[in-house]
Amino acid sequence: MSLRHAVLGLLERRPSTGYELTQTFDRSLRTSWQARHSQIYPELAKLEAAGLVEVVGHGARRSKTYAITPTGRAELRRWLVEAQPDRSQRNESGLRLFLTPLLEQADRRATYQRDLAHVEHELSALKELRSGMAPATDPEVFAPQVELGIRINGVLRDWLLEQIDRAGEPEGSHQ
Amino acid sequence: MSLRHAVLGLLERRPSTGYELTQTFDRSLRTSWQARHSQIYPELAKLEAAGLVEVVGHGARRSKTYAITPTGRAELRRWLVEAQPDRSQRNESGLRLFLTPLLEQADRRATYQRDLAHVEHELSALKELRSGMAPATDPEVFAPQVELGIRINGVLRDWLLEQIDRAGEPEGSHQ
DNA sequence: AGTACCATGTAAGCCGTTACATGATTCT
DNA sequence: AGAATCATGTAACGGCTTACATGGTACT
Repeated sequence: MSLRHAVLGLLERRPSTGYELTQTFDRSLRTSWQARHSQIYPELAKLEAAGLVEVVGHGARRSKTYAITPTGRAELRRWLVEAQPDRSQRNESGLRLFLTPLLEQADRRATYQRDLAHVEHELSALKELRSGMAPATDPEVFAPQVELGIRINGVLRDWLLEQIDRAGEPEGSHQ
Repeated sequence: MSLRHAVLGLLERRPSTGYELTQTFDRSLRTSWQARHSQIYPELAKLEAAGLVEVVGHGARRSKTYAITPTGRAELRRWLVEAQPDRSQRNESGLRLFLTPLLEQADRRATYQRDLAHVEHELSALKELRSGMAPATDPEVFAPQVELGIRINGVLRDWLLEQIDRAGEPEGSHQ
């Protein structure tokens, strides 16, 4: 049940409305955790009922601003520091990479090429982000996280280039 | 709906029983896609009804061996080559990493240390796997995949070491 | 005979996505 | 006045996990 803690974490950074949280999920958490507004609003209601967050203001258009409570802060800390992390993940890209060797040479190459194009795109977007970041930066984005993204995508790019290279050899020639 | 294609992919490698597939998911697909037997058996039944797999043998203990059909093979290829990949992923570790900067120094350090221990563990397991791999290896494991895992975990290790180093500085000193 | 493991299935409940629905504010 | 965007909610459906349930085979 990570959604709850993702919301608590974002509210620990700053009080927000459900609408703002929805945007933050999409902007900053896209790569590790997603949530639509249809999930966020009910979760905020549950968190409020449990006393982990509270409404601290009403704005235009019936908007409600939520803030984390001391209880919520304690629960967030407990989850981050004491709870057994769930290391499992679910990503279709990893599955595809695992199955791609089953394809015949031409398809395999094409598939790797497509993945490479995507990785290059991610990479340039992240580098763009890094270069445009003020010294004391947009609190939305943490510099080390961006750096990690760049490095992982770099490794992926190199690996894909090697696979494409190998797929250029005659079928079965890689002993 | 990747479960279906994961099963097709594993059956493309070799005909298997549901029980064997369950084990393969746990051994080889653990890092990108998981599935329990309670999901696999019904999925095999659906795939058979759709003509994408077929029962090719009955073994001991009422076990059924499934194989992929030509239709199933075509569908697998279509998914791998033509379908729009779903790049989204869901991993709690990424979320934790994103929220860890919110913790106070001591907790932050401890959390990174715990992650580092886990990464080191993964890394040595993968290196073990690599060194124990025959030249024409266990078809269960593909060498390039192992190599990719090693590289990604290497990047993670270095990054964590840097974060731990930074968390050693007095609070707030990293401009 | 008892234990461990092989092997397959079903049911309840939670989580997440897509779609439906409504109202408020701003801009042109 | 109409369109776009802000803002919040609910409902239906499907996927996945946990738990329940059963029987077969091998080993000691």
